[in-house]
Amino acid sequence: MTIKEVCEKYDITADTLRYYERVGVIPTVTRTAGGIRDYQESDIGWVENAICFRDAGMPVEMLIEYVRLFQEGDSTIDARAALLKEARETIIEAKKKYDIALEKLDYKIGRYEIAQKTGELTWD
Amino acid sequence: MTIKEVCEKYDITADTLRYYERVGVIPTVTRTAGGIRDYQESDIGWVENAICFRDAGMPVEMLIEYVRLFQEGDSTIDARAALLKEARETIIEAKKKYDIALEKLDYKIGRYEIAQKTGELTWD
DNA sequence: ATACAACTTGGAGCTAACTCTAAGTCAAGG
DNA sequence: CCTTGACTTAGAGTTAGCTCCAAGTTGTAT
Repeated sequence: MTIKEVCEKYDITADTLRYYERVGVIPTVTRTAGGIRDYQESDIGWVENAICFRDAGMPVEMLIEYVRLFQEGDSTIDARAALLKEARETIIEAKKKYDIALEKLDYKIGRYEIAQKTGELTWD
Repeated sequence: MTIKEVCEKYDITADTLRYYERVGVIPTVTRTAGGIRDYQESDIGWVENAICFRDAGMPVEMLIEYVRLFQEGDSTIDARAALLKEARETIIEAKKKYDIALEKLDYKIGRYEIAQKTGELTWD
């Protein structure tokens, strides 16, 4: 799979894909004889995970650390498991904050809907 | 309430509070005769909302726009309601991404726990 | 064989959101 | 009154995460 196809599949720019590889968010991608990226299933898997975790707000630095540990081999299994658990806690905390904001928003939106119906605004 | 007290209450730096005010994330804060910030209930309310929505990933630019509309008066009620609804959608979408990442994490963590028990690693 | 688009690398540039610095002002304790 | 520490502003600097650019290479279609 070419870089272009991966871009289109995941709606991400080629620059970002190359950046992820360069800094180590994903391991080095397979190349053709000519040196052109030719994404294999496993490369795609890393890309998918990277995008998924970045979308959940995980810092690039954490993904780099995970890849680094992964490449170090089986001796880092505990460290990787710990990293993943930490990431889970972070995401759960972030989600709580999103829920609080949603509550606040729903309350405000409700107030605005009353204001729009009555033409009166009596707060905030 | 002094800037220091607000910092401590919300675990945020004074620099950030001043920055929020400067760029318009919150309206201008009440001052003492000497020109020192003296946060009133309403100022605190704005601070609380700003922190809450920033924590939910809303861009500073959007908060500035809301404050701008608010200060323009009742003629902007529809625009403000629309802004809040857009924010709600954005947050709901973001939360979905967080859930997908959580699922992936839980799956991976499960696999690591098996690996840690058996001492074997057969994937990834 | 020759265009010509799409790829490559290394490195510079950009944006959002702070964060820090300098030079000065205010206010509480002695 | 004087010191000392927290406050003020304007503006410069920093960090994360891309995003763009230049100069050169590869691969496909005539």
